Amino acid sequence: MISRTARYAFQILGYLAARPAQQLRGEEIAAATGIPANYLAKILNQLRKAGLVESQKGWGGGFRLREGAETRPIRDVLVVFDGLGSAERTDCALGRPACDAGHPCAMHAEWAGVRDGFTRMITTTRVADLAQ
Amino acid sequence: MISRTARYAFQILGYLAARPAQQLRGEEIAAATGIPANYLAKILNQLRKAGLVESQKGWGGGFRLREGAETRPIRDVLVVFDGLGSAERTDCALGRPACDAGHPCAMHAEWAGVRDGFTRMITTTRVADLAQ
DNA sequence: ACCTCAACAGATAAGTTTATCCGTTGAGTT
DNA sequence: AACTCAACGGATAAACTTATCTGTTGAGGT
Repeated sequence: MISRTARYAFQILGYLAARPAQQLRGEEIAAATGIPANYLAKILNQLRKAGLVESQKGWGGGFRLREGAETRPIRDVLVVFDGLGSAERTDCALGRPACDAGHPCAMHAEWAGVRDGFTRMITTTRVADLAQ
Repeated sequence: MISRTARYAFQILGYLAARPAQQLRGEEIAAATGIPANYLAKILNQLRKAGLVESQKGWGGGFRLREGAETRPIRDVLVVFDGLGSAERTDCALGRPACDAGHPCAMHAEWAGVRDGFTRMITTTRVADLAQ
């Protein structure tokens, strides 16, 4: 539902959101969050390419939240790491290819409810909310 | 949330539940469900060890639902394939180790709601309900 | 007894996710 | 210009999930 990588990304963004307009080194974020430093570097790179984070190289460099990123729903983050299908869930809990309102599986309604709650969660929660 | 293997198991049990007191060959179930035959054999073996299915070898052999298995909640199936943690979810959506009512993360309440809906689904749905 | 059938069991492989390693680039300092 | 710092990028590895392959066991038919 939420990959470990995506959860890392949430934590990282939360750490940045809590320290706006500061240049934070990857090493520092790794130490603070407990995320493996080298892996965290990859994640931050993807966040940069996705336009959520800005970076600066060299002495005094580091990462910071990009302007306007605080208001982005965390759904945008999930899409980056877990793909579109993870955010726009329409799958069947049994894995049946054709499961819809017309031919529902045993869990169709309840599963749809669970998914809706999830969708609501990731669309209403914004990056700024992750600040700890 | 639900591994592919567990979904396979749901489908298999549904197929068996729809044909009670019949001896069904693995090959037949695989053909009907589209699940890879050799992988399906493994799954059925685990279901047997978990006491959900009975089997018979040789000519005329096959699988059938075990007595009383129809009333088992599908939570029991999920535990077999995805582990206890998958059924008794208490994890944090952000992956933070200490996230509780006292120190909730941004999504704590909503995520708890999603999890509760899921728990409810897998405890109220029984194997018999999977029959297609 | 012998043969066939289908479940059983272990080993191996493919694919995906997570994590590590190492050299390069570019920015700032001295 | 030389040096250091930290982000960048590609390659590699470890771990887990999913899938395949091969031979064995046991039950029934001939």
